[in-house]
Amino acid sequence: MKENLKNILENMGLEEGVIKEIMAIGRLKNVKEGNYVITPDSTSKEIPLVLNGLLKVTNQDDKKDNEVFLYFLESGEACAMSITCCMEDKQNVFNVMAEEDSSLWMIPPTYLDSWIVKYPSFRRFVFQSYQLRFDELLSSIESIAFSKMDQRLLKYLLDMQQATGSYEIRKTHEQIARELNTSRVVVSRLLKKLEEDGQINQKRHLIEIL
DNA sequence: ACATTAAGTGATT
DNA sequence: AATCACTTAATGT
Repeated sequence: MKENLKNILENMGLEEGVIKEIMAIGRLKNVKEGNYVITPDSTSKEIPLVLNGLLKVTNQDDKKDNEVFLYFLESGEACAMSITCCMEDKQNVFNVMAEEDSSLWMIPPTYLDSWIVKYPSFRRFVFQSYQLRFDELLSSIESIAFSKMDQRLLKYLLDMQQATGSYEIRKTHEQIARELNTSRVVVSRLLKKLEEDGQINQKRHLIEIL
């Protein structure tokens, strides 16, 4: 376990000193698929760093009946939003939910400021995180604003494939429809088309990308 | 065997 | 692309 964590921190390009500090101060947290790590309006006192699994970051409307997918957090990535929230002691804005069973390293923000000053590698990591999230946000906005449903669905499937590393997506049409803010009927129809075009295979609860 | 949930489809807006 | 109304298929009890 400790070795796994150390490997991940090293692969993130962090230097020895900050790796030791992060390992010493953090704690392990396991989350089951479907459970929330962060909900909006809460103030989190720890920053989640993904060790294994996959987290999904979304934005909900006030009534909570609609949500917009923003981006995934994969192994070796930390939640950029909660970094700012923790440092400024602000409330969270986004939802973060476990898309798969995941293990996280929860880091208290106590020494965040000093790490940024002391360790160039850590500073770089933080800025790179922001850059990455920014790009992904842009890509999501583009898709929502300019793409038709069929394109959005295709992007959704490919994003899923990329994030999970699996060509099999275990979701119902209903779930996908909610993530794309459309109706199940539309998703069913479009998936049917993709199936006829030989781009996917479908079984109940399962979509296979070819 | 029956009930429930997921997925497919035509027609309408 | 959304909604309705209905059918068919797959699954749980």
